This record gives sequence, C-alpha cells and structure tokens, in this order.
Amino acid sequence: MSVSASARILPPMLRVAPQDAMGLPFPQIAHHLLTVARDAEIFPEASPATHVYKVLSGTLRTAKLLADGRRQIGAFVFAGEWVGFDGGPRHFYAAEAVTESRLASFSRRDLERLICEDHEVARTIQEVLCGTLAAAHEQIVSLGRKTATERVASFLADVEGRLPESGKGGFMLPMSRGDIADYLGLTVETVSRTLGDLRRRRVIQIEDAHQVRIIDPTLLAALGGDEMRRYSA
Amino acid sequence: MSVSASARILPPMLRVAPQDAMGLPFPQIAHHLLTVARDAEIFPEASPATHVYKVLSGTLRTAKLLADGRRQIGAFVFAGEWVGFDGGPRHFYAAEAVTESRLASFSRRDLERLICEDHEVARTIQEVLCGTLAAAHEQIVSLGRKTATERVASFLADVEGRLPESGKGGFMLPMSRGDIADYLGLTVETVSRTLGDLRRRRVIQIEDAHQVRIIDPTLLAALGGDEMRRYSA
DNA sequence: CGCATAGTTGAATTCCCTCAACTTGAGTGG
DNA sequence: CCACTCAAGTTGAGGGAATTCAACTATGCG
Repeated sequence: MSVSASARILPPMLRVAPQDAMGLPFPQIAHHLLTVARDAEIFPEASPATHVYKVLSGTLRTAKLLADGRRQIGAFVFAGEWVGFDGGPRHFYAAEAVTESRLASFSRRDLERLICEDHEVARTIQEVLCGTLAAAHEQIVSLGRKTATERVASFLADVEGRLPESGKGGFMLPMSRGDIADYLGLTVETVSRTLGDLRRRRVIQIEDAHQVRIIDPTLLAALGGDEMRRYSA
Repeated sequence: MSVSASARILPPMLRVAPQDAMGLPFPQIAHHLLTVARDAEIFPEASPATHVYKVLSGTLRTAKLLADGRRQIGAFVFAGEWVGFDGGPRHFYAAEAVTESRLASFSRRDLERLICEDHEVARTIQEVLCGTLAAAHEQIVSLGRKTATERVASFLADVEGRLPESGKGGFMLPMSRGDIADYLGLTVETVSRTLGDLRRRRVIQIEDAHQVRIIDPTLLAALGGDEMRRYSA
C-alpha cells in the first residue's frame, strides 16, 4: 500500500518583505515564505494547527493514514488555494508537497487577533472554510455513490478547472496515479485502466502520464455523473 | 433506489418569544421556532442559503441526489447541532427530517450583520463550520478506505457518542437502514447483514431495528479501524 | 384484518481489488 | 553514449467484497 516518501523541508524558512506582490492577503500580518521539496511534509497529521498556508506555486496534498497503512487523500491544493484551515486545535490531515512548492505561512494566533479588528478578515476565513467544506461534500458524493469511471471523470473535470493550461490545450496532472487512487478511493490499477478507457473512447488524450488533454468536455462531464438539479428558482 | 417521501412542513412557522430557554445562541437575533414532520424537507438541494437552523429535538439528515436517483447522505444532525451552514450562497445538500423535529431558524443576513458587531458570534459560526468540516473529513476516510464492517462500526460508535442514552444502556437509532446505507455508501442489505454480524459476534445487541446497545465498546472501536497517530507531542 | 413499508436472509452477479508480469522513463555511473 | 537500476505506470488473470435480484418475515397503520 502506498506510503509517502521521507519528509524534508528545503530551506526551513525564508523571511521576506511583506509587501510582496503575489496577491497575498492579510497585509497586516507578517508572513513567511517557504519553499518545500517534492514529498516534503508541511505539517503532520494531528499536529497542533498553529499556522495556515497559502500555496503560491506548486501543488500539495492532504493525507491521512489508517493504522495498517491505507491512505486517504483529502484534497489536492493548487496555487492560489489554502491549506491548514481544517478546523480544530489539531490538523486532521497531514499536508505534503506533491511537487516542489512555494508557500506563504500565517500564524493562526495572529489571524485570530486580526479577526477582532477587521471583519473583512473574518469573512475571508469563512469563505475559505466554506470552499473547503463544499469540496469535501463533493468528494463525499463521489466516494459514496459514484463508480470508478464517474470518479475519474469528475476528478479530471475538477482539476482541469482549477489548474492553468500548459501548452496547446492540455494541462499538467502533477500528482502520481497512486495519489489519484488514494484521493478517489480506488487502486492505482483501476485509475490506470479507467484513464486508458477514457483515452480509447476519445474522451481525453494522454500525451504522457502527467500531461492530459480533454477532447470531449461535454462527454467527460456527462461521464462524471453529476447531480440533478431539484431547485431551479 | 431509495427516494425520500413527499415533503411537507407541519406548521409552516411558529413565532415564539425570543427568551425561550433551550440554550439558544444569538439572543440578539429574532429566531423562529418550527416543528417539522417526519420526512419533511427543511430546505431543498441547491436552494438559496437564507437561513441556518439549530436542532432543538429530533434528527435531520442532509441529502443529495444524483441524476439517476442514487442518494448520498452528508450527515445526520442531532439535537443541539446545526444545519444549513454549509457555505456558499446555495445549500449543497437538502435537509430533511428523519423524525419529527423542532428547530430554531436564524436568518443568515441577520447573522452576517451581527458578525460585524460581536466577535463572539463570528467565533461561534467558525466553530460550527469547523465541526462540520471535521465530520466531513472523517466521512471521506470512511467512504474512501474503510470496509463495510469498519464503516458500520465507526458509525455506531459515532452516533452513540452524539445521542442521549435511551433506557438501560442502549440508544435509539432514529434513522432507517436505508438512511444508514446512503450515509455509509453501502446498500440496505449490506448494512443489515453487517449489523447482524456484529450482533452475532456479541459486539452489539439489537433490541428492535431502532434500539441498539453496545456490548463491547473497545471491540467496536477496534473494528472501526481508526486512524494511527503519527504525532504524539 | 389487509396492505404497505421496512428489514432480513439467501443466491448469483459484478465491479473493483489483488497479484503478477511487463513496459516505460528518469537518473546514475561506467 | 549506453548499460544498469529503480520507481512509476500499464496490462492481464483470477478472486473477493459488496451489490443486485429475489423471496420471505416483521412491523406498523388504515
């Protein structure tokens, strides 16, 4: 069963002038910029939730292990997204780097303090939380009630919408088949076979293992088996 | 495939003096008390998220349907818990009454306004959101990586901890086997068989279909296959 | 009492997993 | 530059956990 590689953080921390561009929020708070290597652990499972991070570049995954080594990935976190907001006093998941990534870290304590002064901050945090929650709910439906093909199809559609294009129409899948499998509740083999099926059915095109192009977005969305609308008003 | 019964709300709304005891939060905001019948819909899927509700008594479920009728239940909401905080401008799930329930409803707009005046409110909301998120994450692990037995076992342990005891040591499972199945990503038959196994193995005792008693809590927890701890400090 | 719904149990099927072999690609050192 | 190694990915064959289909029982409600 898949177990992540050894964790190491490249440069432990790099303080940087706070007026850094990059669309950073909370200019009132000092932040740290850090770069993490592929497979490095940003924080371990069940560790005290002292900081939150915004991904500036690269991709992270949140992962949880069962006692016997089974792994569930909770989310992939792409550039522009947040990680570490998962709630309680301790992190539910570990956070690891899928690719080398640059992050901005913020102290939760500073944020809490800021909430009392700036309502805009509270709103921003709430929005991030709601976004995370919506993604979790979507994944629950996927894991609970969708077939392997439906899971892979909606995964591709989701990722395609959150990642920037890379070259002529396609996009880069930064994570391994194992990561995808542990995210979708499947095995590596099933993910591989399903992707092969989609390729053979001309729904997608696979340049190499990490370079994908969606040929038929409509069909892909249909294969994703998405929800019916019960409320139209 | 399981489809919920027709929706109807018993007394549409019942205004009540706001000084009602009941441990109600946000005394600054007018709220409404309502009673909903078994299987009544509190709000439909994808409806505008105008209100949030605290359950005073009874049990709710949040449900989402796929186009072909497959159903996923996102959560069961017991007395003292909240529903409707799921985030965006529209509800992700529908909310329905598992049993006749009494609710207190709060306008989101009022709450938003209150946030700007009282930071304690913002904190309360954030805590509810975080709790919901933690539950969702736990369910993701369950659906993605646990066997049927593990799912049922951890479900029972979870529910047992959130529901009041009913009579000598046991507790009431208010929801149907179909609800449990749609929550755990299984079928009614599998849930029934698994509960039967647990009964035969003397882990639980089943008085009638809705009355359960845990005989061996340690074994039940072990069967739930709960996570290893990677962080001890 | 009779009907409908919920729950249980059995038999057969299926989708996905497990195990295994093979292919591919990236990194290393001769 | 090529041989070697190792990890990642693909593909095939067989097996198993949960589903599907079906029959039956139990429970409530008019």
